[in-house]
Amino acid sequence: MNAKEIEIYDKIKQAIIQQKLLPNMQLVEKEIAESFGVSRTPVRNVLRRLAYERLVKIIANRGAFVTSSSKREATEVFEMRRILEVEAVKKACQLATAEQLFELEQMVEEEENSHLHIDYYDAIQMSGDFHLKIAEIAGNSYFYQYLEDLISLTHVIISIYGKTQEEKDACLHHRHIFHAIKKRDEQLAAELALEHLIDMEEHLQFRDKNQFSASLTEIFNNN
Amino acid sequence: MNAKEIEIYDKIKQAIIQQKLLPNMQLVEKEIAESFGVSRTPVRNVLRRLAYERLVKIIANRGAFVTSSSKREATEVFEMRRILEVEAVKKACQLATAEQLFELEQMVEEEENSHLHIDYYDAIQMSGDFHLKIAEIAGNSYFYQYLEDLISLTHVIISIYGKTQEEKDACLHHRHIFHAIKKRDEQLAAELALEHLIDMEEHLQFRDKNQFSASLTEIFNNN
DNA sequence: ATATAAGAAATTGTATACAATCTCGTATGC
DNA sequence: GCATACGAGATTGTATACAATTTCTTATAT
Repeated sequence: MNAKEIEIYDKIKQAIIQQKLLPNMQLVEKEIAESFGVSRTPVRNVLRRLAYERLVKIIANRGAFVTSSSKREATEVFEMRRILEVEAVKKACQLATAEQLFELEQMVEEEENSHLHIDYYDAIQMSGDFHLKIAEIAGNSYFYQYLEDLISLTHVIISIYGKTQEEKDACLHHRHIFHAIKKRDEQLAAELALEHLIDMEEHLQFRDKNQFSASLTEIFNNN
Repeated sequence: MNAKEIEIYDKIKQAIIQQKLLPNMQLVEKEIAESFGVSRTPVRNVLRRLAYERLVKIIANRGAFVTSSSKREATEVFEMRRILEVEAVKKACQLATAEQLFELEQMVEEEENSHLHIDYYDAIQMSGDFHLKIAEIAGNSYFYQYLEDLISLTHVIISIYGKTQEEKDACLHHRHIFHAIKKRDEQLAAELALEHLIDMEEHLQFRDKNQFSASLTEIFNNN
């Protein structure tokens, strides 16, 4: 992807993560193209890429739609994150340089300091960046590539199934994980990372279909 | 991707895996388009997808080239395969249905029976399919998506850095792994899968750059 | 009034023309 | 002879025109 496409890609991705583009919403090529002042060609390229990352779903001859993860898909995302992040944090314990540890600590501190006076979306962005930094330190580019996509999807999942834990708790977890990495304690770091992810997933509120149908009839019979 | 693009995708991918398209070879859009009787548009889409899977490398304004994995990249691929396949085989132990076990055993038997009287590329195809079947049984679509790409890359890596173990050995490993899955022995299956992958990697012969340079001067000064 | 069919509008899919970029050979100056 | 500059050729990148498909509206028959 060239500079132009990367800009379009970033903007759409951010809009999805920040819920400016909601799940199931159609992304019409012509509209996007006009808003960026380009032809449909680069827009189509970007949408295809986003589809490969599962942030949008392309239906042949119908168009591209913002992804709407099912409970099952959300569960798959978290399972894969647990597998990858547990291994990534272990490798990070082995490989982190002094400079990388410094940068990681800075990210935790930034998260802690900007607790209250910051936008909600900036907060989840920073939280995701912490996880990605560990993937980067782990030194295998697949950790980064895969987790970048999985973390983006996590943001969408959170937007659908309710916010996860308090920001405070997440920061605290990150702080603990950082300490474990700094101490090169693989076992502890892995356990903390795993608990952190389990905690995130447990805070989701899946409304099952029956419940949803029930509330639908409620809506129509109510007034 | 629609039917037309999938056909082009499969053909190019297979050609790379079967070394009909060699590493660093340029894939000129116009040539491919003409050979398939289509315009450059669908070809470009396919090349982009292959680039995302790292089977080809796209250089801006230069074109698409068949990937030529470095030693480092090969190491990353095998590391990620170990991580994913160990987990996948554990989940397969938990989830495999009777039908899936039957299908898996059939694949092993087919491998064993077709030992001698079969094309080399069919053999590695079958070997890859065994690994992918376990990913499928593991029931998380990311196992399949990720391993499909990693296994394709493994084929390219093997073509660059020499064949791995004897087919016989690979079949035997697969047979043992199948037995462990059938017995629902997660620990054993995981160990066998790990050993199998380590064995594959150890059979690669990395020629380091110095050695390569040396042989270059050798070539030019030899006769 | 409802169901069905036809057609108009909107959207995606494909081919093609043109623009931008890179490569490589050739000429020119020193 | 060597380096540099220029230009032709080849290739990718982008916009646009047209084709195919789907969706929505509207007309018509029952």
